[in-house]
Amino acid sequence: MTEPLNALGFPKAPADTRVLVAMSGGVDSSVVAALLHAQGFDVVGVTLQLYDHGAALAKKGACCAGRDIHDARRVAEDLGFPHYVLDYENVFKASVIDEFAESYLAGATPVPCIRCNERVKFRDLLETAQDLEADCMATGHYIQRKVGPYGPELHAGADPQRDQSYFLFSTTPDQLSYIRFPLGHLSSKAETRALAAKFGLPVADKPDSQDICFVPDGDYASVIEKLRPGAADPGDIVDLDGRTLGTHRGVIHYTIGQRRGLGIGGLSDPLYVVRLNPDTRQVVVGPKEALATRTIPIREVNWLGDGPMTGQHSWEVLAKVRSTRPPRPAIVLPISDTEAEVELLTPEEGVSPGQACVLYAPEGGRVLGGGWIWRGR
RNA sequence: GGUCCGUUCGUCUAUCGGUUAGGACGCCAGGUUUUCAACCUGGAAAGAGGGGUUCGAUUCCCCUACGGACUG
Repeated sequence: MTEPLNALGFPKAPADTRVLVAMSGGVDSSVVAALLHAQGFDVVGVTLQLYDHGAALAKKGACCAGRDIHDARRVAEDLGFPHYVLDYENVFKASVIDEFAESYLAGATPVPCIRCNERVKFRDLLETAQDLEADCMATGHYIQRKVGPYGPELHAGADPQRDQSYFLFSTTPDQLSYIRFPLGHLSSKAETRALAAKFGLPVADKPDSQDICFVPDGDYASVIEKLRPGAADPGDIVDLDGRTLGTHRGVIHYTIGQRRGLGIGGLSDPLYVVRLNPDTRQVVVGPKEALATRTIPIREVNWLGDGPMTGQHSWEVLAKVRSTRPPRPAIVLPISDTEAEVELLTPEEGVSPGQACVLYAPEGGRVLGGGWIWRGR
């Protein structure tokens, strides 16, 4: 006779199940903590201090610094479970911020939030959770973990408007076996807010986070310049034929597909950034049509399908090239276990090296993994 | 030197006596968004200067300034 599984999937009483909740100080993770605590789990809250808390104190909509740490602590105090603040500033800088700067310098467009999930929350914090003898770790991400015949599967959040799977594609099977996403099945953010109100959380009406958490005022370029002096050297804006149309304030200010910030007027149609060349400091611009891309080389692939990616010659998938774009039908052609080519059935505009290409099953919203877009060989 | 043509938002332009002087690109703001962008909505923004004609001038006439073309 085996014990029935509890809400976190363990065959024992909730009180005997320790769960580390990664608390950012926002509504979502606070609700997760409150929910699990109410269900009787042995909740341990942890908040990471990721960057300078002085400068970020006043910033609203940030996570994991200053005000947010206090908010998380207060939730834990109100509800009555232990809460720890861990200083991860060095880890965060080494794992996220440095690469963020390097990526822009190389003419790419990084996604620091994915690296943070992948390297800080799901690697280092996860180890800490295991050190604390937690049975699992829970976060407030809008994404679903479903146990299938081959083990835990990753699925998009139930609410397509709130789905965060783009930012979590690199979650490995090992990590997935240990992590829980108690909010992923909720059909709307309103439900989360309602739960927060029901639990009387002080953060119930806190605005959602947005922008890069360690960048104040949305001015990421000045952060890079502070880290890498001289990073924003100006250069020429040229068209597809190499003609100079103007000058720009540094390649790091641009991403492929970008329209604004070029300052070139008097044309009948808008110009978009088509290519970035950090070596010559050129920003190459052209009409929207010039952005159309069908073949996307990806590397550092994390494959979450059943069996290895190389087990098939090709895979029919849906692919997302940016977090807010709708998924498009595509074929994945594996090159190795960590490299592949994604062939879109219809061209996508604004495919940029440094962004993630996240892959979904053709139906049902299962995340099959994804990779990092690069220039290719 | 002469003759002709041109001069409207930052830019490219529409408006051939009565318009809130329109659009595009650019710019700005808001929405959206745990990346950067895209996208959506909104906003600011113009008749070279001076005289006439007319009930009324961006519009017609004259002068000045500037630009362009042709020509001694």
